[in-house]
Amino acid sequence: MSQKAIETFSDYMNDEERVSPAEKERIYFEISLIGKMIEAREQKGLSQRELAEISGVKQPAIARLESLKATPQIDTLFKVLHPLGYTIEIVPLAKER
Amino acid sequence: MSQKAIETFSDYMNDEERVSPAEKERIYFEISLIGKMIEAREQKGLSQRELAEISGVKQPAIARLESLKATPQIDTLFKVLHPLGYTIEIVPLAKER
DNA sequence: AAGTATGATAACATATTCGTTATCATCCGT
DNA sequence: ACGGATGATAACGAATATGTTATCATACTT
Repeated sequence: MSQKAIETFSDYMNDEERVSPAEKERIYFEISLIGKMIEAREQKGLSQRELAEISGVKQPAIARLESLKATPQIDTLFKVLHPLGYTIEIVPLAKER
Repeated sequence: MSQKAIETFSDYMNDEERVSPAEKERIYFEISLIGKMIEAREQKGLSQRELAEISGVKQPAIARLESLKATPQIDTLFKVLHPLGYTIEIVPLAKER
């Protein structure tokens, strides 16, 4: 029997028929941003529950954000980042790393 | 007749009974962030309608954000900022200006 | 005066986030 | 094996953001 091809995430992301270049950039932006948020929490040695305590954002909400099941509002992101010692800034695209 | 005291924005913001220090910081953060968004649009010489065209975010939504009637989600903020040549970054609080 | 562009706003529907509470599977240490 | 901590998830309601369409007042230009 012929095996059905399993589509990879890359296959999907690189299909411009379904994911426009603008969408693609936004998706990678969000993944990178959330990744840094997770790193910041882990570097502080905090659990999701502990961060929930000091940030005011509930643990299920933090879990949803970290697993990319929701796109945060900027005030929520700020509430989570601030006790971790970080904030958000608008920067020129050229300065991107 | 005694005149009723009119409360100013500063009076309200500096009353820690109603606005906690954390809330205060968040509010000023949002005002500053949106201010930079407006500046970026105006520096490009774009109207809200033109920015709506190229960003995909509707003009009423942009007006609501710029007048602080709504707190954007990070994907909406990204959609608006990207065609203006800007993006968002997580930065340490110490680096804040 | 007439026409055009602008930002703001209204009203409503839809979509999404977040709170709340509870539970689950897994891992780790005892 | 037990208990504790962890991240993930479920279900539901409440709150909020955004889309959609239309309109308004104002400013500007001709």
